[in-house]
Amino acid sequence: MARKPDPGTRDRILDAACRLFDERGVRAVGMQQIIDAGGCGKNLLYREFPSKDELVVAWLERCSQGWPQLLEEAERRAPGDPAEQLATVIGLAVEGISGPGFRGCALRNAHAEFPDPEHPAHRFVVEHYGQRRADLCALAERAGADDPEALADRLSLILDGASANGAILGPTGAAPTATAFARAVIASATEA
Amino acid sequence: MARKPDPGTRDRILDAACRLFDERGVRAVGMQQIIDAGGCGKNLLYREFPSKDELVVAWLERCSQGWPQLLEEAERRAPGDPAEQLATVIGLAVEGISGPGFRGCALRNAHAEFPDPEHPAHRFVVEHYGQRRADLCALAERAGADDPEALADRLSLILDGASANGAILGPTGAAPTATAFARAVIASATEA
DNA sequence: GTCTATACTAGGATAGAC
DNA sequence: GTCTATCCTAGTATAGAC
Repeated sequence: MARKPDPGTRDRILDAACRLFDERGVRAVGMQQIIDAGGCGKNLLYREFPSKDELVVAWLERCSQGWPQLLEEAERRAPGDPAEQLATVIGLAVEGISGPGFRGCALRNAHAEFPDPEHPAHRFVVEHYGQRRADLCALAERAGADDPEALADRLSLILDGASANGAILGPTGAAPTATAFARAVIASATEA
Repeated sequence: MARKPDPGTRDRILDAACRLFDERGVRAVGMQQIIDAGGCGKNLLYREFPSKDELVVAWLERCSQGWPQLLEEAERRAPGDPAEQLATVIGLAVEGISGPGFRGCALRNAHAEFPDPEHPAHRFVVEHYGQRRADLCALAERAGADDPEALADRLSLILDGASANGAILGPTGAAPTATAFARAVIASATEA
């Protein structure tokens, strides 16, 4: 009797790929390594992801989901308080940075690995950062900021700075100070 | 008659390598491409740089010289005014970001490409960022900041944030706002 | 039918020999 | 500057287990 196709195959492959891409970077990981780590055959991998580029984009899509999840968690922790939500978003993001093996924002890293603006991975990252900016802007506006775009930009700088600095200098660098910094900036931008 | 060894050989090779590494990233560039671009033979390249890793570190060393040059230029523009020097450093750095082909801090990009903490390129980047922090700290102290380390950390976040955000979103992102942001932070941290 | 495993192509990598 | 050795890459095709 014919076996049914395993619906979890795609996720299982993606799990293995994500872990390797996160740890070592994209170019340093070969398809064979993903096969070895994921416990699936080459045939199956190429059925689910016809090319490495598509696998990379699927990985980035998964990474990018952390951002809306962050927004939701902030909403849950400070319902009806957009200013506090902004501070919570930064705080939660900084928490994720404190780990010893933190390598920086995976999307930013992928962007660095694929400089070609036409590359699907590159385009995906640009689009995600544009979306993130719009989200911060909307939240800043609801928080009653005088200049929502200006506040969103400043928080973007803090966020991206914490990610980059934390990747290199770790918890002993500037990253842990980002939360208090963001709070001060938010307070200053939303005071009557 | 034997030709004299060209003393500019090393620089010429390094010029070609730097341009390629800057444009495409390290892993995307092969030694043969550097040979083709630099107009030198393979044996000459490997005489000057016995391995690709050493060539990469030489590239990073050259990149890292931009930082002390920035400090010197700021000193030249605002002699005897450390607070203004801090602002100038950020301003000059942001200027370099505004170009359309900006790919982000080369050191940060290299750090992302070589996650292994033992890799010479990785170690070099960590050391450079540590040095940068110390420099900012010293300047913040001379500027009379209440908490020089805190100011240095905040400026580090703005600097790294501008670099990362500018690489992805370019001049239409948050990077151009970094200079005014830094000025506000410096003013707030150094007022009597 | 579904999957793993292997062989294979065509090319590019670092590095070294000459 | 050329030529070679060794290895790894993405991707395709095939063989065979269940």
